[in-house]
Amino acid sequence: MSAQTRVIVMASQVFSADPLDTSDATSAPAFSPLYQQIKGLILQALQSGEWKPGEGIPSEMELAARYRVSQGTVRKAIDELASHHLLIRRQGKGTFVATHAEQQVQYRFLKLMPDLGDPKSEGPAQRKIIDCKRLRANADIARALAIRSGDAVLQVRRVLSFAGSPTILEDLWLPGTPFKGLTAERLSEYDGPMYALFETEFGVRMVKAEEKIKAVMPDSAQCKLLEIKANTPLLSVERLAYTYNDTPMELRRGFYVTDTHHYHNDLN
Amino acid sequence: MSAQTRVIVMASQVFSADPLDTSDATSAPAFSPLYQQIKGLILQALQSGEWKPGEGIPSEMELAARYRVSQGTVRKAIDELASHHLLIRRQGKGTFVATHAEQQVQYRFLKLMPDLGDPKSEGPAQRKIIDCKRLRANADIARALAIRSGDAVLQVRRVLSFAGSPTILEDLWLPGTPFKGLTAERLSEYDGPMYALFETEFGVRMVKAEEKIKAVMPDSAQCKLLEIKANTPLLSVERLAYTYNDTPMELRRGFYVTDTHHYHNDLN
DNA sequence: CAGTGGTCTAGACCACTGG
DNA sequence: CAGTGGTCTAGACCACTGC
Repeated sequence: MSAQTRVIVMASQVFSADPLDTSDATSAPAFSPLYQQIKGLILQALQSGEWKPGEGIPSEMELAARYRVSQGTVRKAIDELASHHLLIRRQGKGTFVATHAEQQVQYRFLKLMPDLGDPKSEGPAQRKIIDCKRLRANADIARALAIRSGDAVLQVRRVLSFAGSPTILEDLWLPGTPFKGLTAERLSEYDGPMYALFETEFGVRMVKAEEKIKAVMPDSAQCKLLEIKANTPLLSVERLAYTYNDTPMELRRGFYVTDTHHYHNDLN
Repeated sequence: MSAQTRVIVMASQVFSADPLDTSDATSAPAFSPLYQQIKGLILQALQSGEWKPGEGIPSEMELAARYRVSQGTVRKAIDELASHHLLIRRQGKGTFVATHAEQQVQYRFLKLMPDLGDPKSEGPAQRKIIDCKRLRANADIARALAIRSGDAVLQVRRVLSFAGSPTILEDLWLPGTPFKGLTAERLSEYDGPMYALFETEFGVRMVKAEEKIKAVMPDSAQCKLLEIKANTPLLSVERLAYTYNDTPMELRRGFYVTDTHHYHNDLN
């Protein structure tokens, strides 16, 4: 009975046809465990918006029934998604789609901390939109965002202040199509993390990012906006943020004043 | 039968008495799952040197027998240790104690990458020991290393070069007792990652670290050693590295030249 | 081929949440 | 109290490694 069930289950693998098959054109059989396929199916549902950020997804038992696998297999799939912060498990309550509209998750992408005291004592950052305009992507931006040179992009410039001191100046570029309708007013009105706004207004959820950090000298415009002297070095932080499916959705270039703050990183 | 076994197993929890109980003086019952306790016992064995870096540990079945639990419980304990890079699983071969003497693990702690091309094309860094001396810990160093002010510490200064260009200048401080016998000669003779030498010569394995990053201007000594102009900003990287049990074992302050390199960070 | 880790299942029970 | 995720077990079978 056990063996028979196994065969049926293995055969049923075919129905899902490797939704996240990243294999290049090798001739390898590319064996994919069942839980990876379930993970792919859950990922599809997330992308399609079947379950929205902050909402709960069906219980493990329900998903097990839907996909015709055991609870343990669903559990392993969810475990991996939760470890990548795509889902959040809450014992006794259920499993929820992760969202940037939560205090705890703030400092996963903003890694600048005050040298003294904890981030919370400092209070939330004051955000000030300097500019928001539509333009055509140059070669660098197009390459980063995986679009074509000349395609429409939005450019936003803003300043973040902590305890009244301008600390971060950043420019960011967004592909025009998914963010159609984004304006300076819309951004200024919203009081909260920008990535939370992207979720609710545009259905774009950032799930991971890469940062490249350098030390640079400021130009005169940066000095003015950050209210610093010309000999104050800055941290240059270039970020490429991705949504589901490793699709780049934002290029961001930040300049951090680090006389009373530092970029914090855990090496695990 | 199943229920009876369960009771015995739950009772047997008592024997391990929470080896990694980090609870503060709350009166909470502090329930600890079996696999966490097994994890603690494996951790103890690693600390005690029962299994050394690079060596294999007993198979899951053997460990299950030793600790009187099921294979699944041992598996979950090992999974967590492997996810923290304390162990490495190799299908068909066994589970091994992680070590810094492996190429793949190099860039877990050294996150400076060339702007163009991959790190491998650049070849290994040239390491040059500038100084290695014994001195007494000042208040800052003592606090970081969790030792007493005035205790003996070793201070090492070195320069790392990539493709012939001096790129990293770093000072590091080590507690005197665990590193008794470390000399400039010993360091210079060794060709490989410093953390690998610490493992083989002193039995100290670094398992995690925190870094605080700022942009700073160089002083004249730094300019000379790094062969840069006085107006070249540097990345200041302060690292506190820990061995098992969250014991700090190294304080390091690095200065990175970032004109052709950048500090790379993945936000997941 | 035997031995290892990896996957999958089925079922029991525990801990936590909310009505 | 019912429903959820969390733990633990026992056993089967698969995939990989090396002799």
